[in-house]
Amino acid sequence: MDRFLSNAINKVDMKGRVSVPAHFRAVVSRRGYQEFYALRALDVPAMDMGGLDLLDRYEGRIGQEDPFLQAADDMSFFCHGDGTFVKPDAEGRILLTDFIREHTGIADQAVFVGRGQFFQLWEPEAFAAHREAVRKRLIAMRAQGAAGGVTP
Amino acid sequence: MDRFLSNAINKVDMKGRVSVPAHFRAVVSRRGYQEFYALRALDVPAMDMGGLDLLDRYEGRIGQEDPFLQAADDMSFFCHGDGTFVKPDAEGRILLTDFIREHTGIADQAVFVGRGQFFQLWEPEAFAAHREAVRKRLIAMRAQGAAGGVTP
DNA sequence: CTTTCTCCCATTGACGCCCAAATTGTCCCA
DNA sequence: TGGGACAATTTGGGCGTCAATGGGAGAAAG
Repeated sequence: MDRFLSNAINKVDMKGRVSVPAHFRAVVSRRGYQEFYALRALDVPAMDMGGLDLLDRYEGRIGQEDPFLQAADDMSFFCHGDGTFVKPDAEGRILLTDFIREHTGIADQAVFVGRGQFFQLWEPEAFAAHREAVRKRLIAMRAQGAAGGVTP
Repeated sequence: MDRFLSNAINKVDMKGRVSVPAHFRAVVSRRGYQEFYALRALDVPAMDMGGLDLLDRYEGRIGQEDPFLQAADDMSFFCHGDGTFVKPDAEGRILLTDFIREHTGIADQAVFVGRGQFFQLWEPEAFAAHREAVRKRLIAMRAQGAAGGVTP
């Protein structure tokens, strides 16, 4: 399949490496990339990760903005300044740098969360908390009948 | 028949596998899919399972939202992060991963419940309890004459 | 010269794939 | 209507392959 789906928790070894789930690697390589682009998510302690096409999409979006406005400048500062390339080793592991650890709080376990067009990297407890918060919001949304809710 | 109907209880073997009822498999393969999309149901301890069209419906729904708002993010987090692909083996069995067991509480028996466009996977006792709860609600609803009840 | 990073190999356990037994269901014929 | 044979389905288990993980040595950086 061609999208990032499901979540998996992997161990961080003594050298600070963690395996990217084989399924996720397959998606990226199927798109023709051998390395990842990682971005500090805007309002949650997670990294948004994907192939270089993810960066392409951000840049395309910035290109649509008026370069004289602050929005374009902010967006560029965000996706370039708070982003980084991550190259996995031969076994498909990535190195969790301080850049990643500081934002996510990851210590010895990391959760990979599929998001369709990209995936996220979370610290397990932060992930669990966020998941519950999301469920609460969606249940509330459904109770209101907002736009038919999310049930098909 | 082209929809998921009735329910069946099957055993989970020592390797954690369970047979998908042949009738359900036929529906999915008739739609041209070889694997299932499974999602942790929002407010009940069950997995919603169906073909890839189930995921397509969710993604279509997300596409209607403004991608910069929280609602779209929540929906994606839910249906991508709490969903997974499940590929049955040659005998039509699926592997019950921890991802599925944690949410459903399934141990050594699993109930498959047809839901028309999709089906659900339940732990037997949770299923029985939920069935009674649903019946009570429907009876109460009919007693009130709300929407004419469920009798055609 | 020390430290960090990359590349490489080894181990372990999980998963996919295959074949076989047992159980259930169906159809036919007496 | 009651077997009984046959077919389909469910269930059990063996085995090879691949992914996750651990650790070491050499190369590059400070």
